[in-house]
Amino acid sequence: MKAVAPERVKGVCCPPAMAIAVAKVDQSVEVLKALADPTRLQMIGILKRSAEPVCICDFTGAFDLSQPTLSHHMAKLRDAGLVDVSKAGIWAYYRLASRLDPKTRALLDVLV
Amino acid sequence: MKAVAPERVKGVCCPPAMAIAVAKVDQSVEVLKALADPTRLQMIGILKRSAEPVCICDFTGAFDLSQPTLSHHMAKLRDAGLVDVSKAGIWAYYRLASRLDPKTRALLDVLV
DNA sequence: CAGACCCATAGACAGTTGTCAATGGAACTG
DNA sequence: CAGTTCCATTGACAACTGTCTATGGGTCTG
Repeated sequence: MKAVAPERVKGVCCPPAMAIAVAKVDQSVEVLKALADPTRLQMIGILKRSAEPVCICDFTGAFDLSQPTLSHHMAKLRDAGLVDVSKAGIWAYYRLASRLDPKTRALLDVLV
Repeated sequence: MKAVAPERVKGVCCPPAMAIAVAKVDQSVEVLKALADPTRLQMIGILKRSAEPVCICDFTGAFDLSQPTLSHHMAKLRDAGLVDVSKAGIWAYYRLASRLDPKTRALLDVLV
């Protein structure tokens, strides 16, 4: 297998076509950025494995981070459409979004 | 389906167990951070679809970014182990890493 | 109602990131 | 050898991010 492309001439570049539509890239990047943080990825892992929705106070017990920080991370996951929230009394329960884009679900299946 | 976890008592939280090993999370996050940028994701898409390795000068033609910026992005992909590089004359040819972790490959199959 | 509890938001701040211009090294060419 | 071309690195700078403290709103309980 040759490693070098054929026929290349100095000063003449061969711009490759964009492989993915810009809108699709932006959508993927939004999800990727939401997941590209240890705390948030761990949160998603917990939610994916939990049969019951999990409240913020539980995460407060699990992570060595302040409650506002965890709330902030969860908001990012919410903004990315990865989790759903339901309030019950003084508690806010989070769970993996039920209507998740198939590709996003496949992503999570690979990751966590 | 009930939305609320049972038996919750005020002032008593139920810290969930970490779902993923810390080392595994960190490794995944490294790859996710490398992919969580429109330029880099597009680059990976181009490389994944290209039968021949692609040189930096080609990306310079495809993106509206300076050559050092593209070189910088490619370095991030390289540091994350996503691409291999081979020099040929004055050109640097990049291609998707040949020995890619199965989970990483699955990730790319979903994404691009 | 008054207090306790949970959660979200706002403000502040350090650290990281994406970008560019400038520079330098390596390789080809005349 | 001198010039040209491609690429990586450096330094600088604005923008974004992760974290905390402080605060306020909502809900339950005595």
